[in-house]
Amino acid sequence: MTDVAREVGVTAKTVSRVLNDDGPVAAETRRRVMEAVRRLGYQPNLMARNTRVGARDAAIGLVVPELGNPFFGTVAGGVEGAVRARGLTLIVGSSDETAGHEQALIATFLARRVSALMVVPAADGDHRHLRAERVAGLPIVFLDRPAAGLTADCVVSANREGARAGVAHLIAHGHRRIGFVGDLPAALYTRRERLQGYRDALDAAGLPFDRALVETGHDLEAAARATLRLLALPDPPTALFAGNNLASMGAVVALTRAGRKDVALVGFDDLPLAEALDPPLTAVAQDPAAVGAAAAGLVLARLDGDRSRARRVTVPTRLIVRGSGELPPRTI
Amino acid sequence: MTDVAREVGVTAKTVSRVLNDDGPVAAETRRRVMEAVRRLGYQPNLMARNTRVGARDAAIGLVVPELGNPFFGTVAGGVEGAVRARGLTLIVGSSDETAGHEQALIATFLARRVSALMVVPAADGDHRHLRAERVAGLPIVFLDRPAAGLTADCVVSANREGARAGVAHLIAHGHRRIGFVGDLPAALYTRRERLQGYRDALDAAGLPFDRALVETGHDLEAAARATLRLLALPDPPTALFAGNNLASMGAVVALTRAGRKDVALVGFDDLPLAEALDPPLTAVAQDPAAVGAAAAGLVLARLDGDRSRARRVTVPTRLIVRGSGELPPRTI
DNA sequence: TTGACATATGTCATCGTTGACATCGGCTGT
DNA sequence: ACAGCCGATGTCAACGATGACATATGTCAA
Repeated sequence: MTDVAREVGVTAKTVSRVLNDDGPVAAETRRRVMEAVRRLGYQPNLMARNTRVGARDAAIGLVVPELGNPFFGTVAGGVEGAVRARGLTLIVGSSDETAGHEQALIATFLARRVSALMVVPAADGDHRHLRAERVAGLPIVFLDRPAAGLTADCVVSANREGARAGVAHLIAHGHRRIGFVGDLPAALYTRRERLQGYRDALDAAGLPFDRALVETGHDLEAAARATLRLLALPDPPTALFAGNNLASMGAVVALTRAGRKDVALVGFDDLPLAEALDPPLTAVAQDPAAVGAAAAGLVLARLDGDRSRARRVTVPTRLIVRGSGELPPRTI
Repeated sequence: MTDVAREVGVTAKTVSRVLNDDGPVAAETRRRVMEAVRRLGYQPNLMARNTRVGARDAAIGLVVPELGNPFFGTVAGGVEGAVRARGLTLIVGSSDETAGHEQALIATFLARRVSALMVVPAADGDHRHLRAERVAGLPIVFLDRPAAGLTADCVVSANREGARAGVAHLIAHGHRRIGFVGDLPAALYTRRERLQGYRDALDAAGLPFDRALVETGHDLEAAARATLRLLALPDPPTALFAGNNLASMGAVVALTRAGRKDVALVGFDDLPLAEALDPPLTAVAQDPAAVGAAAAGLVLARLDGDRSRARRVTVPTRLIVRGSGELPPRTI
């Protein structure tokens, strides 16, 4: 910046004024500064700008469990769009679903003095350590899953209600033994909520809850094995409810491998190829981009000075009926 | 930091020494400093650290076209793993496949003084403006697609060879009219390479190249429409080659909707549900995580002082035979 | 005993940028 | 014609951290 100033014959302060549209600058000076900036290829140093007291970086930190999972990718995309419109930069990091990595990422984001923090908490995360930051006024919003040990803004899908609707759909088609293929770990918020929705639907229909019908797998192959275990039970389910996108894919793959096109299936989370499957997959569709956008909206409101108390936003889900959920129960 | 120092009764410099393991510090002082750090919840300000001349931020900037596309998500995951092991932070931004957004992102990364830049270039990007940075020694690596107008490190998949193998597979099963469903825009590097591989295979078999058999769509639905256009030709193809993951999904969806299980299909890029489709999808599998990891490896080598000239790394692809590519040609 | 050296800590300046305040002409209104 | 003001620019300090160099205390060999 000093170089640019020297080139034009003014002080760094004047250059700063030009670049920030701050204070009066003669049109001619402005022109010459701009020209020198271009000629020298000068780029302001954002790091230095932010050393001044209390200054915050024009970046927002987002922590997701896995970058490779399209669900979180789409969430991040939703956040990015909303945030970019405000001239803020989104910094994304992946916690690998590990509390340790999550804390490390949050620490580097804080050290960078991001102006807000958005977190999809790892299953075993703990966010009490963020209380001080929250009190200090840093906007913190949790996505997809609420914070552990901290009252904070939060945007989640209608997990319980969505799962209830999906399972009720199976019950309405005559099923009485319905398997649940869920996420690992069992303590994961989304899994607990969806399992609760599953139980709600059973209760409403007067059906018993059978712990043996709940199986678990944390990736596609594990979910496929979980599905096969359910099918191998002495009194197997005639329908399955899959608790997330990987579980859905695992269940589809397992049913295909086992040649069991007669088992009804409803998945939580829609899949791009849902309609191309045989039978086409009935799904409880989430709207991950909307979750991201809603969270970004909350953050921006907080940045604009909204000091109201922590809010929880629930993004609705939608049951998409395609065929796999309407198969009649068939005893083997 | 001054607060911590005052608390312990030393200078900021001593605290700095403790935190950076730099220079000799008495064990007792170190202990008291650490304790004060913990008690006050002090966190070093990374921004300030980087104001000193030539200092670089311990972050690497990664630009991808779309966060929501699982291909790029997986690439980013591969990068992140390799980079984290070195204590570097990965900053990801999405260019929305737009040259303007891409430039803006790169500019903010540079302003943040990232220690390296990794870019999946937007289709219409231009990277001449990065020449100065490259000369100045900033490691810059391009992923999935090479830079435009700049000689730089680059990691790509074996697009041409992979496509050739996929199309040759269809030819080996008797197909003579093979449609190509590709990406938009036509200028996109990966599309050009894969189309070239398609032509290579035709040439090798002495088959003519028919421009009418090349169709295009930039998302799943557009690819589905492109597929239907091919099937509606007067002399339609008996097999299809899809040029990327979205095109594959679009083709699968279109064939399903049209009830055309007799059309052979090979997709570039494997899909998680490939084996659950009917017929199961034969695919040329890329290894996106390996692309990311290889690029990260290049960056780390450059950071370690490797000044050799720009390298191009090609990550091999693998043909996975499952059924859809082995259907015999059937005239309608 | 002394000087050479190591250890432990402090002092000062600096990075690039921007707030707070100062300066210096010229213009306006009376 | 002069006070008062505004526009244009400059001066200075400060942000938080760390390199370069200085100082103070202790240790040991000659």
